[in-house]
Amino acid sequence: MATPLFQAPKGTRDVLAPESERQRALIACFAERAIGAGFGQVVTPIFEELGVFERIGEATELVSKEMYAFEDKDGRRLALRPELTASVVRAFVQHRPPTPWRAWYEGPQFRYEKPQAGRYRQFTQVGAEILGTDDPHADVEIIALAWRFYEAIGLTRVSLLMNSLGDPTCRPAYLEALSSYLHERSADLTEQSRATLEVNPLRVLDSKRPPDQEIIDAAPSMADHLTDEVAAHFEAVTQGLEALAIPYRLSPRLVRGLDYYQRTTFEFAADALDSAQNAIGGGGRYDGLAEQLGGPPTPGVGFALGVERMLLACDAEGAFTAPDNSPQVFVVDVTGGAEASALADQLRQHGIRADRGFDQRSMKAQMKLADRSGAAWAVLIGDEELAQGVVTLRDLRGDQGQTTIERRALVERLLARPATNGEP
RNA sequence: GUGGCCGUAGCUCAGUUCGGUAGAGCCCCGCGUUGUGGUCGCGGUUGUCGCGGGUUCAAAUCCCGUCGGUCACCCCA
Repeated sequence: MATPLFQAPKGTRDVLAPESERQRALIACFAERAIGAGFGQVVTPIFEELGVFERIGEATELVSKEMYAFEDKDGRRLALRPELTASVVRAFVQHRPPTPWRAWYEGPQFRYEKPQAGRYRQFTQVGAEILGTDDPHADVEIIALAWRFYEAIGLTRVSLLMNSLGDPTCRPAYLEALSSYLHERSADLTEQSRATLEVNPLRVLDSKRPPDQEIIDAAPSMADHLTDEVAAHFEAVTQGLEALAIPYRLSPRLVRGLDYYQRTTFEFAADALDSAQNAIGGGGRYDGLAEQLGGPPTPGVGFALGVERMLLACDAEGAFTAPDNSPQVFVVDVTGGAEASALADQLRQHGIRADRGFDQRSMKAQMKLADRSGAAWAVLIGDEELAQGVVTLRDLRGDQGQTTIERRALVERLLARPATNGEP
């Protein structure tokens, strides 16, 4: 294919119907469930002051290397949001809604990454956050909302991985133990892991490079270093999941890339995707974030789910197909086109999805369009019908053939006989 | 960011090994019925062979660069 003059920038893509309808339906399904669980939508700007994201961790790659940062004409330092939790917490700090505050969101995010299947520079997430409580039941509610959503869209091959990362009272000691252990074995680590070790020892546990595995397997575990309080919290969360019969796997090496996470962290892996991009969602507790963004100390927990990746997983499982938005009626007008305008408008005003042909094409050509549109009915109008004030109503999918009816009875007739799109 | 693979009509792809100047199926358009789709038959349109440069009498085919996609690492949704 010859390269067009312009194309969507690298790592971005156009989504056309029906896939776009499918994406919209997925988000609508999430919205319905979030609202049903007491969450209200929060809509934040697509760009923020750069500092909002810098606070989420200099050691975080998405902050240090992947941000679309820029200056506006007044020299303000801004960035396209690389994730949404920081924006939501910033909004919380700015507006101080009563707690516990439950918010859900959806929208695009931007990271300057090397694109791959399921990895885009602009991608869409849906998510939810609860701020103002560190009750383990909040963690459970958050996880359950995500889990039940996967169920609702028909994804069955999803694994929930759980871990606790400790908190500021116990993590430093663990980090020290881990760091000294890794330093002892650093000669056997890959070069990349040695570099990571200096920036964030925790992240070394994430390495998938084979030479590192043996060392990582024998590394000290966070689970053994949790304070009683943090361990009890985690225990309460897992018990809560069990009470709801939500299956999970403990994953002591689950680290996650955002530095603000502490205590509960979790990730959802789509087992139907065999690529490395199988994480279709993740989240955790970020009790220190509100304070870092200049607000009062406020615990928080939330998750974000990748819309594009969920849809890839749905493809792999044959789940959540695009909704059928075909017109119910296609108007075929061989008198010039004005009657099609009038009839389609009338049908649409009554909530009937209607399409029509253009360019005064032959009846044969318009019938072909009618068929391809997926419409259940064709409404035909020619010179004879026009003269007599009638239309011909033709059943395109069933065996009702065609009849001539009074033009003024058309709407009533169609409303009385719902379309049977796609049905034989 | 590092490394591998791929890039031919709107779509899926053949042709690239051993250079000779572009093909199939689908889609689309028309006709078979000057008022009727889906099946069938007949006919037809469509390509700077991703882009740029080089080698050659000659390049889709070989070489270099570049852009885009993809896979692994990385990162993560």
